[in-house]
Amino acid sequence: MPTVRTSEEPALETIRNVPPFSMLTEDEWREVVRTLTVRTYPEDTYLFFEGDPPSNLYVIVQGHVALIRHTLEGRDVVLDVMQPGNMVGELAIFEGVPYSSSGKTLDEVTAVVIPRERFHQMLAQYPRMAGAVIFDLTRRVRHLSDLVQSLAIERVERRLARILLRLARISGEHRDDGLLINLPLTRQDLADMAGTTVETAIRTLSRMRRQGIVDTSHGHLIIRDVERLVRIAEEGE
Amino acid sequence: MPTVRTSEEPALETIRNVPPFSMLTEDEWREVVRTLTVRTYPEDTYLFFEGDPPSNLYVIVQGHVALIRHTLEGRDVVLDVMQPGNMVGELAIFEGVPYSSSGKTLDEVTAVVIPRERFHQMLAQYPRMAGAVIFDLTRRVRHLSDLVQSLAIERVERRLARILLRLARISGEHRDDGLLINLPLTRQDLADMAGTTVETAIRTLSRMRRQGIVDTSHGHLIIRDVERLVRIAEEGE
DNA sequence: CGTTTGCTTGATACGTATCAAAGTTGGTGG
DNA sequence: CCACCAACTTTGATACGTATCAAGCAAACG
Repeated sequence: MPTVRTSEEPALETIRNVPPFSMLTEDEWREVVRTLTVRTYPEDTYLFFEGDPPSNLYVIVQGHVALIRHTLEGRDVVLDVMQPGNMVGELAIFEGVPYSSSGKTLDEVTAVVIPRERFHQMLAQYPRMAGAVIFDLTRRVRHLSDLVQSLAIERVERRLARILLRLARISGEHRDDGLLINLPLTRQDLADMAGTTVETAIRTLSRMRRQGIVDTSHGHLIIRDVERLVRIAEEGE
Repeated sequence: MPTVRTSEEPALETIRNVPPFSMLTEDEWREVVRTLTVRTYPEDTYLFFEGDPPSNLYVIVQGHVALIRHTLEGRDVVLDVMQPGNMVGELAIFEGVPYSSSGKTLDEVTAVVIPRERFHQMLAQYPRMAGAVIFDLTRRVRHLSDLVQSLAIERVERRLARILLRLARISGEHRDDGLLINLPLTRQDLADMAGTTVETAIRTLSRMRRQGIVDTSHGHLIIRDVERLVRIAEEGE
């Protein structure tokens, strides 16, 4: 499994205002930035695999990373989708244990790569950065709590509706004919996010297409009737 | 909804070694302890309700608290079960938003009650305490991730097996005839943890009883065949 | 151009929710 | 001490949602 592919470095200035770096003073920032590495990864690349020893923490600058659990039976579950400003790999880095999920790029991703030791140094030196870590963790707890509730009591259609709306929030682009979800997701990806099978995801999506709620032509995924989708997500239709 | 019921204070010394207080030096501890409040709550009491404005953070000293999400349709989902050493209410306290879940005592609970403002002061004054917060949050993320995976791909029997084993780990007591789960849980509680209905939870438990895996007589819940239960939890039987 | 990969639809089986009803238990007050 | 009530538990019948298995189709790719 090929993973890393470094391209030329984007201006480091772009991360100046991204947590946890935004917590630093100008002087601290100048000191820290000298040792930072920024990398760009192509779409559909694994930053790390579930079970790998903890090596780096990643701060996403651009693009999106899916956190995925794999099962012995060959099914995948998407735990979360991370976007610019989010950290990836924190758990493993903090506890010094193997990654508990894989990190897969959904599109082209630019990220600050911080080796485990280096990150611990930084935290010790600039304790204010802990706030950014806590902030990111609370976001994850909140999202996972929502997901647990959704999986526990909602049917696939409602779960899918939630997911589409969230993806639109994360990476939506307004078009004249609706809200385009700007990520190259397969039906399998959506199924893994909704905790269902490809077939069911397809059937559910097809029904939505027939009802004019979404448009799936040309490999695009466009939400045409946001209100209707919200109604399904909130009230189960 | 009645909530708080103060009883006499247990010796504050008992929390000296509980995170986040264990991060403090002896001097800091002496300073902090003067302003701490310890309370004891009876079984089946709500420390706070989902939607309440964030008032306190609780550090559990004794007993267990279930974090519960309520739905409009009247169903509950148990997100996590907290035990001594865990913090409850962190999210709301940190972000200054309403509690995103209710905290219900499962048995008699003793907890340190820290008002929101006071906790922020403490964090500012003793930044090392942030480490304990991060530690607790990572534990929650890990647990919720496990739960998401379980709900997404496993059947009720397997989920219930996991839950029983976890409850035994949290509050198990070795008996000559097995492992007693030392919590007064109703079938509904178990159903809410497994993301299923009472009836299904009962049916699944009854099957386990008939197979000699558990013993449910006298209102007790005893695991008689741990190995078998582990096999169900890990391999789906 | 054949091969792979992803998408789609259909038929069927199975797990679980739902609805209904009866049994059990613990507590309360007469 | 018994009768009653409320809350919890249990079992059964049935309906429904989703997984599974199978097969065909389209588009991308070397």
